[in-house]
Amino acid sequence: MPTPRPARRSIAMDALSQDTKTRILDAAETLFMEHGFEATSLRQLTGAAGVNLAAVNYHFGTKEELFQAVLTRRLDPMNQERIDLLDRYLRESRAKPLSCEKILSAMLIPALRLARDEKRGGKHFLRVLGRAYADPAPFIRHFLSAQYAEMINRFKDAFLEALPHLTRQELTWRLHFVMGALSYTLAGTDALKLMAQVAPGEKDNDEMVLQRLAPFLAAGLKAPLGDPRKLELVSGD
Amino acid sequence: MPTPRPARRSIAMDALSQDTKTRILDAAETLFMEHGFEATSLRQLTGAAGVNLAAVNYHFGTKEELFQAVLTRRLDPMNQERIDLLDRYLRESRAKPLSCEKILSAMLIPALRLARDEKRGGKHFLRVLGRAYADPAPFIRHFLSAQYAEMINRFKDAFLEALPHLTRQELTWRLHFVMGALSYTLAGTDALKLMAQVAPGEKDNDEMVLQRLAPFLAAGLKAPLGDPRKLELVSGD
DNA sequence: GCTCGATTCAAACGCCCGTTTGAAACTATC
DNA sequence: GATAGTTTCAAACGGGCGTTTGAATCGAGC
Repeated sequence: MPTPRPARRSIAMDALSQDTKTRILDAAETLFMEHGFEATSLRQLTGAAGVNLAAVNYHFGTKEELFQAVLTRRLDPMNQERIDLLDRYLRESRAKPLSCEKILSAMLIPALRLARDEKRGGKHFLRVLGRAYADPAPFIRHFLSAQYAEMINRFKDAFLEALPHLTRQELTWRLHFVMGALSYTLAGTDALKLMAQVAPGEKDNDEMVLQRLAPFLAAGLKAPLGDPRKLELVSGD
Repeated sequence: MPTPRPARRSIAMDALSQDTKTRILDAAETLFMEHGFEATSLRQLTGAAGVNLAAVNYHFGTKEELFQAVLTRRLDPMNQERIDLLDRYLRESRAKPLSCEKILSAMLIPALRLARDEKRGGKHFLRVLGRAYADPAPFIRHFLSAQYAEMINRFKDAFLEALPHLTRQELTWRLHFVMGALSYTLAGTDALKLMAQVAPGEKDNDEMVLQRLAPFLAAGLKAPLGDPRKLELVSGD
């Protein structure tokens, strides 16, 4: 029997159910990261969380809604943080257009903060997110596009001022590439080992990664438009 | 047909079983692309292929081995093509180091050729591949890292000559970002709609995508090393 | 002390999964 | 036409899945 909590009164039930919900969310975050959405069963999940099997359906409705709740819990604050940071930069710049690097910082810093904050799920969540990007399930795709719409549009406007040589369509593509490299990097469950071993024993790995990713992405965004003839398919031999 | 060793199976049998195997592989390629590995059932798959349910286990052993066969059928030739193309460029350059763009072409062109070749699975396969990159299942990760090891190492050597300002470790990271943007872009089942609509009615979409991706990646690879202080976490407010 | 809504729990529901089985069908060879 | 090896087939196996159910438990308010 779990210890009864005499502290709170009317909120006691709330606190208990909150506790159950939180334990489910935490276990789901970890297991979805380790095995993916489909391969994680509710029996496995509720077992790890130490709650009854039926608790997921009681508190969240379905497994899919649980997954959305896992994403929302972290994504909403992170994207709001991104928008707030961008707004602060814009206010501080006093009408002068921001540099590409500065705008990129507003995107990456909240992600990095989240990655380093173990109390908010840290890397666990970012890997779940990175995987979700590549998932073809319609409910995931619709959910993500809705979640990201506002944030992406705000950043697109800012980048358009910083990169006047790009059309809106060209920028859309490049932001797509940025999100690709970012999500793939964050998702990287051992993906690094695909090509090489990282130097062992490095502290603060995520910060190091983003410090490498940022100049790469900034240079890509600032690149001149491509010459259609640079990439020939017909191999002239 | 005078076969050297007629003690083995007949040609007619081979043709039949080859046909069944091919139909399974084709259906698997499409369904794994549409729904992912876990979410595709063998009943669905064999139904679409018009073969008996047991045929997958008879010809491939398990569902996992079928998935590896789906990947191998396209990946082996494509990676070989990449290596061959890089070798040809190296031969033609006569000891002078190749440009970054040229090396990148050797990576992208075979992928583009595959994407445009409907008879080799085209986009279907590339989306399966893009998803596989983000899959945490150990058997997929081990398989992919083995498949890619040789190709990646060959290209790393070439890039190291083209980008002398990068250490081997730094280059490893940047190639990681390159693979990320590439696989994410190729995987993109409607991922584009995450941020914006593409101009409708464009012909030869994949070629257009790679012509946009190539300059982005080349610029990223050539970028100067990042300044650790460019990305501050402590938001001085 | 009783009620009542919220939460937990064990058990079951119906369904679909990947795989196995053993017999039938087919075909080249003798 | 019997033989042997390969491939197909219908059927079933055991098990795990997400979800539902209805009773038990709990705490707060009257």
